[in-house]
Amino acid sequence: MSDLSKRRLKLWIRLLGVTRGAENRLREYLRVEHGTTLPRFDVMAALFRRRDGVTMSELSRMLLVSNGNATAVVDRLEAEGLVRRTPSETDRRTVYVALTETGLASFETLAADHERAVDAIFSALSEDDLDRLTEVMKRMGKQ
Amino acid sequence: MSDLSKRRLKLWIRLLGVTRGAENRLREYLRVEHGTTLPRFDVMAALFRRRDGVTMSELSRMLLVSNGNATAVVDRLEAEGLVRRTPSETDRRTVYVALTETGLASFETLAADHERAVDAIFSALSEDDLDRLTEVMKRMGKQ
DNA sequence: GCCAGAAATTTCAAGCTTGAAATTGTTTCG
DNA sequence: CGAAACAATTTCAAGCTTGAAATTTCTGGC
Repeated sequence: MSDLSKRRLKLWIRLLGVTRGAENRLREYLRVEHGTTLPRFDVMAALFRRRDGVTMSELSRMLLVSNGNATAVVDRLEAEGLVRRTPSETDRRTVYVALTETGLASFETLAADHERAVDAIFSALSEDDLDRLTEVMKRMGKQ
Repeated sequence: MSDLSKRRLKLWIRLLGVTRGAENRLREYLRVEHGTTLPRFDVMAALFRRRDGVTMSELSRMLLVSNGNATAVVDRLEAEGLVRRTPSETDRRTVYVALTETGLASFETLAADHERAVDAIFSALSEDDLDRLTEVMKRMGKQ
């Protein structure tokens, strides 16, 4: 095994550690302060970015999760009245999902606090770090 | 919200995307080529690094998962004969977990292939990228 | 118009994960 | 010593997640 490949492996392990650590802190934060979970937050965030609604397939592609997973989380959010399903007029296979008014209001509170929590978790990162990391992450994403 | 905090948030979202993408590719790889899963692999990797065995608590701390989770995955690996539990002689609350001979052999094959897969996923990262990222990740880890 | 294939979603079983409670064992200190 | 605090692990219910199969609908070529 090449030295480069060993270094890539080591970086991956570190990356996973940092990501899990951050996820754990955010999960704790959402649970204690807002009585909600990370997957629910992620779905709501995606629907907030696409205010007009997205199909179930788009949603699972945006979040990089399986279709079945998206269905399950949306089911729960729908039962709580935070999200609404609307059948497409033109294609009867398709369903659009969007935040309800309640869901939107609820997310807006959540989002502001979430941003603060993320800011605290990544407070060690300077502008320069952000420049460099963003460039690398963009490069990684384009595969 | 400050501009810096918005940039940190954006980076976090990108980081999460890259990590999930890599996890999905690794999961697929382990499933198709080796009929196993990421959580099982993670546990075996931790036990490989600490060949003499670790306690359940150490294990869950290493992997950043809950105690209950570690118990569940170790239960399944134990049922498959890949891992062994040994009660501590000195403290009857404590249990040591270690790879069996079968588990060790099985992990060695897995690990080599896993390293190749990680190398392929992160092939876009040069030595310089690794230097910079590693430095930042170390800094992030120390919180 | 029909039909084979593709597409969107849901359903389902199995496994993963958490957080809290329960169990068992150790330590501390009055 | 004995009780209370603390520690290690497991158990449990609920939620999350996957991948495959089932269902329904659409589309393109005959």
